[in-house]
Amino acid sequence: MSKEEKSREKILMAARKEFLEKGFSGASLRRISKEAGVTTGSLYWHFKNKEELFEFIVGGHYDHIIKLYEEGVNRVFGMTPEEQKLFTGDVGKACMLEMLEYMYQYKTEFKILIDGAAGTRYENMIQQLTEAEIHATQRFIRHMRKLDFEGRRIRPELEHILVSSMFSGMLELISHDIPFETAGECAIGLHDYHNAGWMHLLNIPDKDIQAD
Amino acid sequence: MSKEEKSREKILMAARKEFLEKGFSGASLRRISKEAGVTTGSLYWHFKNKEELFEFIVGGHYDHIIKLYEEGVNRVFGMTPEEQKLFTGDVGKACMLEMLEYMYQYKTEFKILIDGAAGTRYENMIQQLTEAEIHATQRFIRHMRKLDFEGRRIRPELEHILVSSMFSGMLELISHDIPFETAGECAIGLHDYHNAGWMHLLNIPDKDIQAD
Amino acid sequence: MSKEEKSREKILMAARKEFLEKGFSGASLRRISKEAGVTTGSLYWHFKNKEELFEFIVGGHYDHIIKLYEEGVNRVFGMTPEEQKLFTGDVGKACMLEMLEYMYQYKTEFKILIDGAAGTRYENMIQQLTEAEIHATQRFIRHMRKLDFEGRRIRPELEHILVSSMFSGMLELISHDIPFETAGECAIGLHDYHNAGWMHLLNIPDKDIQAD
Amino acid sequence: MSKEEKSREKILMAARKEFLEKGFSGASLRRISKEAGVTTGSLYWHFKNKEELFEFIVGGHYDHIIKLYEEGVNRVFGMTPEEQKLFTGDVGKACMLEMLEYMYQYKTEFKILIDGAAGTRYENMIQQLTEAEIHATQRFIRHMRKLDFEGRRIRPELEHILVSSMFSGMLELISHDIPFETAGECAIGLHDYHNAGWMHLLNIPDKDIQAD
DNA sequence: GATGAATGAGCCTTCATTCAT
DNA sequence: TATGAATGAAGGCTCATTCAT
Repeated sequence: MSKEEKSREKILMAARKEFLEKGFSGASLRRISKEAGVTTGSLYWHFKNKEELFEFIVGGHYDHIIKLYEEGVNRVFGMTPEEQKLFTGDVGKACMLEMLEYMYQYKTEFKILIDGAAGTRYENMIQQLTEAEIHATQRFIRHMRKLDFEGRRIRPELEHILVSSMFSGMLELISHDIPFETAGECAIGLHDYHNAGWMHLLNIPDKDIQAD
Repeated sequence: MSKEEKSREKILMAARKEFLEKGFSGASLRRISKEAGVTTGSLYWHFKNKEELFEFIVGGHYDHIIKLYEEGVNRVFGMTPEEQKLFTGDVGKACMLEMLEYMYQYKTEFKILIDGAAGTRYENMIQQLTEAEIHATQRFIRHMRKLDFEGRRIRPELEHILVSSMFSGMLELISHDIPFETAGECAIGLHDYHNAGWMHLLNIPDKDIQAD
Repeated sequence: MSKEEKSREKILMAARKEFLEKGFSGASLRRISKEAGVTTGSLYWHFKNKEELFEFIVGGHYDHIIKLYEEGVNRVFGMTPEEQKLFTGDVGKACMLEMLEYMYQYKTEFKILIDGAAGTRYENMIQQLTEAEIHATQRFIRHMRKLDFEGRRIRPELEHILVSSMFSGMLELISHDIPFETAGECAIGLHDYHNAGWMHLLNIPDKDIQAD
Repeated sequence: MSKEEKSREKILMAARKEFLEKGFSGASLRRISKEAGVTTGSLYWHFKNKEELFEFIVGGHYDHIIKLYEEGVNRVFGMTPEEQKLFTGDVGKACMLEMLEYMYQYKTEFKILIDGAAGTRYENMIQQLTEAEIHATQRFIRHMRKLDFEGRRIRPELEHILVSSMFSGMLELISHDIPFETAGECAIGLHDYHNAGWMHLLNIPDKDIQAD
């Protein structure tokens, strides 16, 4: 590793720690430099400013988690109606677990995204995921209607809070330091729970869709 | 209104606005003073410091919402088993709506509590409510077991995230500026949804407990 | 005691405490008012400003201690040469003890004068006493010379520091909270000690002047 | 001199002036910066805070003067009884003069220490020196007793004020701007004077120990 | 006689950022 | 590539003092 890369890495290490502890706006570039054993000038050579440093640390993971989710959605919609009927639940669970696994791999970064991103354009990860889910859910609902499960109409606002509350729950696993194995089980429980909620709200009998 | 009260009111108005926009730690007492048309010295006459100003604005409402919730819980546990069987759901809904109504009455304050309380002792309103709910839920679960609904065991971690995700959903109504009437309906939907989730997780047949 | 006098007294009580603890410049009129249970406005009605409050507390005692000293000096110079020969030492001791007694009677005030008067025109009590003593001492020296005790010449600067160091010692009794009885004995010791110092410096045999 | 060193030096110059005029707690970092032609930010680059700036200016000299004194004491106690009898006085004088010389070399700093250190941990230089001297004096007294000069017992409180009054006198030379040469002579006089005081108090005949 | 709200300058300190070297 | 000194605005907060009531 070149000397330059070493500096960069030390800065990133220190920055992760600082952002984790103080959040974006509470973080001090001076402290980060000091902790990294580097001058502020050096920090500014590697990163244009505080925001860019923050983005460098969490931006990619933010994008990736969104992508992971969207891939999951697409997997469902790439299936035949028959397959959907049978496997939607499983795919959803699988997708959730993939996301969870990824987040646990970059735990620090996601903790920062969850609790320390106020004041940045990443502060609404949950909303972003929620909006993506809304689209998918609406497609699913339309789909169910076609299959003659005439569920109740759901207010978009309600839909929004339900979905986002699901993601809230999921992210809480990380911000509360639940160990990964436990988290997996919890995620499955969370999924079932919300699934049941949906089925109830849409007036779809339990057994038809989700038998576990 | 006396001149003093006018000053105080102008400060509070400006402070609410500032805390709403920038959160506790991002708020500037200088900006608040200026916006209120008052000197910083005057601000410090009315409030001991930044924290006290913040607490004055949100503290009472924080306490009240916790109290409202606990009263709701007690109402349920004051009932006979028969009544509980029939009315738990209704009481829960009623309690939720009371809380919602109160929050809408002090919308700005609760928006501040939800999004701007980082760095204060109010930053964990959801956790506080969650922990209170956990107690109640556990009592309820024990109760159901006695009635021979041998539900599945639930991990405490899962329980925690489920409950807190419910409150998250509820608070989102406020932070997203959903109009009050819509919010009421959404809250009922949210309640049903989560109720269904619980019933499913505890393996209790839908109809037995919650028929709506 | 009228209501006005009561207020005044409470203010003075609180001010004494504050000046004692923080000195003149560190003292806060706000704190004094609060401690006195009075408004700042009231304080300013009774005393023109911080300085005047300070002066009211210590000014009279400052003047009195100077006066006490000067009276002691005059007592010596009112005596005949014969008497002076015999009683100068005794008078000096008596004067010192009178001063000490007075200071102990107004211990708080003198502690303030000793340690908390920086920034006021009382900050140089020691210098003031010293200058008064210098005059007297010089008269005494001139006198001794007339009586054929041809002592060494003493630099005025030396004289100054010797005298002021004596007063320093004396005041230390108060600022160190030595109990009054002990302080009296110490003061006598201090007097003898400095007397011996002078005799030595002026080359006057011990026995002639001071036999104890 | 580099540009940095120049800034630092200008800050120190201005700070010395400010501390001298207003003392530690009355000094303003803003004024120091302005006087130095530097921004407050720059001042904080060079010194962590007000206290550290103060310590940088006086701390080393404070330590040095204490050390000088202790070396003087040790020189005496390294001698044989015979030597002590003959040279204690000379060593004491020499030590005093060394201290004086050092203080005059850093006159500003010692003036600050003497009159402007209230509120810092240097505010009790005299007490520190006094306590060190007390130990030495007590050793000396024990020593004299062994040699059958059964002096009077002296109260510890008296001892304390006598010693500290001596140091007071010495420091006054500096705070009163006595020129160095004059100060040297005064210091010798001060030494003799206090020596005579001790001899008298301990009832030791003048000639035996100190013949000058 | 007393209230107490208001003033406005001042305090020490921290910040993200720049730039000559 | 990196240094590190410098910037200048802004932060929360305290102060002695005034004045309408």
